[in-house]
Amino acid sequence: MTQDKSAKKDDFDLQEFLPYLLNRAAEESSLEFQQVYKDRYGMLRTEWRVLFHLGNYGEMTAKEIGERAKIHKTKVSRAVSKLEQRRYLARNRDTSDRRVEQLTLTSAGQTVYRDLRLVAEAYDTKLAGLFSRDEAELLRKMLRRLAHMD
Amino acid sequence: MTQDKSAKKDDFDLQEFLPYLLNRAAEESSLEFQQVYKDRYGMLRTEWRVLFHLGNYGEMTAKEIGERAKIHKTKVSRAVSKLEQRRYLARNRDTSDRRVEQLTLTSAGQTVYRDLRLVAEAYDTKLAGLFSRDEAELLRKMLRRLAHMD
DNA sequence: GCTTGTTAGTTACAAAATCAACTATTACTC
DNA sequence: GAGTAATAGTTGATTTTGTAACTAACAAGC
Repeated sequence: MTQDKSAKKDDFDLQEFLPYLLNRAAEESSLEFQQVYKDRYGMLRTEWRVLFHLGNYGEMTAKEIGERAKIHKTKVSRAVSKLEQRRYLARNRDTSDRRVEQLTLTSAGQTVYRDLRLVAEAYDTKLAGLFSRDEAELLRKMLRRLAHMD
Repeated sequence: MTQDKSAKKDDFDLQEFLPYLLNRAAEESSLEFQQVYKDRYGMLRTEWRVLFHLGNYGEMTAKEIGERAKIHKTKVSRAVSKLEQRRYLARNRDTSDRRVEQLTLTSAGQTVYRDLRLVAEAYDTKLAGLFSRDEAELLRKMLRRLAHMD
């Protein structure tokens, strides 16, 4: 039985399958940034996402973060707790609806956010540098389309 | 304090950050296919990846699968065990090196693979249909570059 | 041929993600 | 306004992942 691991038996090739390619690219491109927020601040993926949402868009409720970032409420809840423990964010009970908490970054949280944002910017520039300006722009547009973010 | 959740305070926007966009697109585009292999066969992500590697490229060792798919050996080991339990794959000790096992799909495994491959093909066509032919091709090329698969 | 190092794969324990059930509060309906 | 439904957020039990240590087999040096 002849084995040929580069070609395939039929017209399907796993390496061309978009969900597979997207996942591989996402994993690979997350590694370097993950290293920074993990090593430097002991944060998890959901935690930096919450931090960035507050840093980038301002005061927001846990629910809003979950909807915008497509993160399940239990994950948001736990990330918020941890960020609060570390004094990176503060909760404020909404006076008109006491179920709701408005979340904001403390100044410590803002400092962390600004630091990580610099890293993110530099890393994004590096990744985009793999392509021409037009290609990079098109890539973002296509990814937004795939993610239903447009 | 004025809040404006669409614009940002500075020139960084989370929604344009490539690792974030890639992850969001990857997650979103995996959902529909995941539903199928999960509901129809009770498989996990690593399991279909292993199944597809064997189905697509033929006999292979656990180590090879791990290298090609960038999956850690413990995850591969567990996926192989589960696929073996379900009689989707068979292990064959290599006679020249008894540490190694050659893995192949059983005919039941091939049936499952063929079924899922049809679903994958149709789904890939649907996703690629969001773009022009040239754009879709460029997208795959860029993703391969980002994933270091070229 | 015996020590030392390396490799393929597994297992055990800790960390994290998922899912369901829960509390507290508000909204709706009659 | 009492009773039911809905919502924001939390907690607990289960599943899955990640990390490290392990076994078994082979390789290399002497």
